[in-house]
Amino acid sequence: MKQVEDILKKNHLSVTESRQKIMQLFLNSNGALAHADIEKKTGENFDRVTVYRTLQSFVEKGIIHLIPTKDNSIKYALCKDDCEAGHHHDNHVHFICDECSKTICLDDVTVPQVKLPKGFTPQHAEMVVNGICGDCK
Amino acid sequence: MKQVEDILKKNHLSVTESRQKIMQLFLNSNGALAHADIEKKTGENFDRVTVYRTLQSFVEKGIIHLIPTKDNSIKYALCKDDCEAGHHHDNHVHFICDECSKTICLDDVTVPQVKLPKGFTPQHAEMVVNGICGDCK
DNA sequence: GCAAATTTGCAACAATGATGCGAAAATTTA
DNA sequence: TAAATTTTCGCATCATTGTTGCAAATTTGC
Repeated sequence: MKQVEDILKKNHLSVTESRQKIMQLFLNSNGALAHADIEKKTGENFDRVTVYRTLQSFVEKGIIHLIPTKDNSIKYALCKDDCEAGHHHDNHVHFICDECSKTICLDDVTVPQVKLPKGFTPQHAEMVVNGICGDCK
Repeated sequence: MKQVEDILKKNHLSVTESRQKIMQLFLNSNGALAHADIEKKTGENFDRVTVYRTLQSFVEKGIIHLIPTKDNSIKYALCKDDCEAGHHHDNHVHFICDECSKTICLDDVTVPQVKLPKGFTPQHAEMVVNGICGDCK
């Protein structure tokens, strides 16, 4: 796969086996991944610490972004637009299915602006919608 | 304080010292509390496990609610409306200050509806806004 | 292909959260 | 209000999650 290598190089990351494998996982999955998912899917290939550090560096480079959830489980997602354009604009809504608990980036749905009370200056807004996804209905 | 006892009784919880102290903490604080905050503020009074279980039972009874954050830190907040009405409607926006990192319930700002792509059925929406709060400006 | 820089894996550690169980406290009953 | 019953607490223990330091291995630039 040349695509994976290109993404890493474009982001000034050295091309290593773990980074390639993990990046490929993101490209294959249509939803978001938690650290645990990645550990499971990479099998016994990599050390737990390596996965942590790989995800960290991906976040730093803006290749993947975090999705906040109520249940204290960090999810990471690679968004098509971000990735190809090479710059970060993850102001889209995230959807978490109550049935299959998959987390999906709704790239086309932007987070609406809200009017805040006096004194508050907004910088960034996150929105997460729960419900039933198309596959589970 | 009679208020604390009333809240507990109204929610069918036996009135114990730990629950009273922790509930009082929520009433005194204007923002949300993390588990760590509560442990700190109650000093050495209670066991760590007790704090966990107390928070759990408060969540179950719908007295407090969780706030999702990106940094994997669960925050709990007691919202005035919910509490007094006795029923749960926490569909308000949360604000996290980048300066003082306080988490505040904007009870008067409701989460706006968004149009989702075909196939998605929304059930519940969460919105968290980051920025600078009034105190830090 | 080799030296320099980066990354990996291991060990160790810290923080967070869960569970079982006897002791203690709160609620119910009489 | 005192005894019986139910609930909760605290302790010990364990599992999971995430971090850091450092030597060995890998990747990169030349």
